[in-house]
Amino acid sequence: MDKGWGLTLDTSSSQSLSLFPSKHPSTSFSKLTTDTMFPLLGFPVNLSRPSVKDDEHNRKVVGEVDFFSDRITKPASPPSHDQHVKPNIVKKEIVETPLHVNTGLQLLTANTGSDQSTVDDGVSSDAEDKLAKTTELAQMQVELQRMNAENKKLKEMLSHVTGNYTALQMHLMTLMHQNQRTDNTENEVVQGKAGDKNHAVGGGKIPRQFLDIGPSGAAEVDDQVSDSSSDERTRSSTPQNNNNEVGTRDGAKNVNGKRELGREGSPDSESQGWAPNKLQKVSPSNAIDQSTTEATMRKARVSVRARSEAPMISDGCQWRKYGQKMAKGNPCPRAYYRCTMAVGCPVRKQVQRCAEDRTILVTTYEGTHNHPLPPAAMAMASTTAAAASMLLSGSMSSADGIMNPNLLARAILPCNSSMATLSASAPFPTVTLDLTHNPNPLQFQRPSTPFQVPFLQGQPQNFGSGATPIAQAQAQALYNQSKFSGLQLSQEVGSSQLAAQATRPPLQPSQQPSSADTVSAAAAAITSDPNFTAVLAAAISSIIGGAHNANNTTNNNNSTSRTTISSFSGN
DNA sequence: CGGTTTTGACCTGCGC
DNA sequence: GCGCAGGTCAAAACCG
Repeated sequence: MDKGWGLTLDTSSSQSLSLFPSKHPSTSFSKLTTDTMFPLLGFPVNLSRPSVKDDEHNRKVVGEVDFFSDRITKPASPPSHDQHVKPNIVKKEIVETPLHVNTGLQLLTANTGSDQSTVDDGVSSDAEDKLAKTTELAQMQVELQRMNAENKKLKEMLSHVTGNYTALQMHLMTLMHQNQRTDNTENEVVQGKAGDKNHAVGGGKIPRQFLDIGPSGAAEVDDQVSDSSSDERTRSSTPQNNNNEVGTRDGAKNVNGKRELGREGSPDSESQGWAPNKLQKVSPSNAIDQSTTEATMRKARVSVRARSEAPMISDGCQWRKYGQKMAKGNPCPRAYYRCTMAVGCPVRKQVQRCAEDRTILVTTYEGTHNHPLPPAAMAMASTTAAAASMLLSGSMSSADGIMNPNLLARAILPCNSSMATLSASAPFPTVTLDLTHNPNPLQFQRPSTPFQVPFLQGQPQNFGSGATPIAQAQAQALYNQSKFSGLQLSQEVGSSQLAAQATRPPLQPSQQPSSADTVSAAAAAITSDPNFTAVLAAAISSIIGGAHNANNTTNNNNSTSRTTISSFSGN
């Protein structure tokens, strides 16, 4: 179960809908857009048609055909050509061969779909029939034009949002570099272990790191990281490279024997997410910021307590067990897992049963995925990333490093503040999401399953570094509430609240809005647009096979979200 | 045969 | 410095 990619759209169609293509989706929109926007809708969607190469043409195809192909192809295409007419050229046929339809095609066309009777009963004259057909054609053309305009508008919206996101990301990068310089100078002033610790916990870069490596965040940046680590992935199979690197990089590393050689020999082990922490320690020449940032990011943990009889909760990701240890004070061993959905994914998790209650499974997540996630996995990843991000951003911004646990808890799980707790005494900053309590019945309407998580489907991965923890938490809580309501409370709170979210005032006048906030607000605005959701639902329906009614927009949304969650809940 | 799990050994950090 | 606990590695075993 946990190894599947979990296509969770609730459809009986055998047609494969590529929600998350594993390899290089030739998406018509930018990867950034699809990865960042559609998860915010609650269901990641890929609207690409891989067979179409031309990007510009692809946009038209996706926008114009997939949405409305049902209306167009049936009356316009001759039955004898239906099997040969690709949807890509439907528009062209309609525009170019209007007469083609009028030249007696109705004689051959079975009366499919059109409400207007076209069967020649011998009474109606040809002129009337032609007139009716012409009228129908004109209506269709008008409708087509309207759809084209709408699609164009949608494309503009998408490109605009993408542009905004990219611009904000660039701005964020600039600010990051500026801050890194500042932190470097601070590190030079504040030396020693304590200083490093404070920096690691309270450094200003931590949440931004989460933004960069978030599954739906800066994909390009992360792709670079992944690509840079691709060479390293073959480290075990290319020992000569290791030796060379060891010899050239740092000969002193050899003093610790073969294990050191194995670990340190990789040329860019830092880029491999699960590089051991000690690596950063033994690489003093590297940028301190990067190492401390990565180490701290890894140290931020989100612990999920859930009742489960299974040895491991199903969170949609692929995990490989790499170790097991008997932890002190717990007769149950602790298992260590590493995400194997992508080479170099830094995410690890520890699974251990609670000593007091063996039915409670404690899963501790660490790190952020650096690869696209299936819908089911995205739910958990978003939740954990958001929790960790909140934790880090809070600890960063607070002067004494101590947050208000209730505030954070409310931010992470606004439905039930007692479900999320902070562990300030833990060696790593840890958020514990306790899902063993009886949840709010309004929040959990699904039948009880061994494992239930109110996941924050595709929520922003962080809330930036500028806002105060309180403001962030409040914003997060508001956002979460809207998302929760939208996803699990049917439609009691819908687009209006999302729109309110999108138009909410700045957190603080002096603060610069973070990119994540902006993107989430923009996404909320888009998703609150009924036209957008309608068209999107129509597109999905069209891709699936046109079985669903395009008017059933909200139902589609909800069912998708729910099936995503339920697939995740299913153990 | 390739991927995964098991398991003993090793490394590191921390407290004393 | 020593011991302990947590974390990781990697060879061997296991599995499909």
